Amino acid sequence: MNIDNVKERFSSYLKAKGHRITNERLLVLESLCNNESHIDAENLFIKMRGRGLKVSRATVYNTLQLLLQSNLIKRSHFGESHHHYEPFLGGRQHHHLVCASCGKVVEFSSELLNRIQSDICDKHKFKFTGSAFQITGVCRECSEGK
Amino acid sequence: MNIDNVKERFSSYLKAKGHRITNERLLVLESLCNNESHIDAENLFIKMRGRGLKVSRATVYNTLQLLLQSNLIKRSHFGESHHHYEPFLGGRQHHHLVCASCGKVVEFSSELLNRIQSDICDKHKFKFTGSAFQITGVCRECSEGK
DNA sequence: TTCAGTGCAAACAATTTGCAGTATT
DNA sequence: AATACTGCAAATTGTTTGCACTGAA
Repeated sequence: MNIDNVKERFSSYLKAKGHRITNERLLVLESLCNNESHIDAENLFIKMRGRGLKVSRATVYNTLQLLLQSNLIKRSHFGESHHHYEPFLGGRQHHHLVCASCGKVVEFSSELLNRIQSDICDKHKFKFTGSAFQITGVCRECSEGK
Repeated sequence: MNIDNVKERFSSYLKAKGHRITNERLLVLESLCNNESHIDAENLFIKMRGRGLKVSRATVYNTLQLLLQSNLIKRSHFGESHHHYEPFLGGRQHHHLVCASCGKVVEFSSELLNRIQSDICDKHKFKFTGSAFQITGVCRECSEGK
């Protein structure tokens, strides 16, 4: 899954919804994809500015909304008060195991979990659109270090 | 699990941690337990005020923190920007299925899910402390109504 | 009697909004 | 050419903090 393909998908989404395809929007997507792992809106903004890109905070937030709606990115929420965003690249679902002590985030995925969530949706007659599973614990280093 | 028992547990926790047992703290816990389903801090505050209880927003927030630490309540985070709190009454774990369209929240639990989460923790050498699984979808009424 | 906890208002952080200017369609 | 999108700063929302006062230990 390369960046052009992703941009292409976002452009199609925008067009389909009657939104304009602007450079700023594609830049936000590109910057998010260039980022390894999760990032929050403010830091994405700072990072983009640092790379000399001329975008405003408002556009970053606006674009993240559109990206969420287009299902190209995922939003998570760890202990803090802000959100974290990450591209959904392979379309591969994953979830997070977060250390309550040092904040380290480990990604995991489970076929069985996927099955459970579709069962739950079926049972309650919901059409699945997404999920976020977050397990909190204390990692080995933190348990031992203390 | 009745309210006095829960208050008792909170009191023990406070004592154990060297915190004082104040009327305001017990009132916050009681009000949260009286509430059916989830509520956010602001509305809990308003509700308490409405019932003539003299507490401040600061105390509500402070107490919710203590309640979280004591594992007597659970904090969730749906689409909105604020948190929702709910008592952990039976100690029974449950998760949420949220309708992306109308916001309806259905609770569910799964023994298998519990097993998966402890496997994940074992595998990554984390000591489990809690989890939040949230599935988003569109409920039947919303899919059909549209 | 002490000092942790309280209420209040002010501060703060994350996000949204209003508006005048800019650029996609 | 029209108007959706942008940047900016101001507004809003959710939460935390500072401080003088109060009450649990």
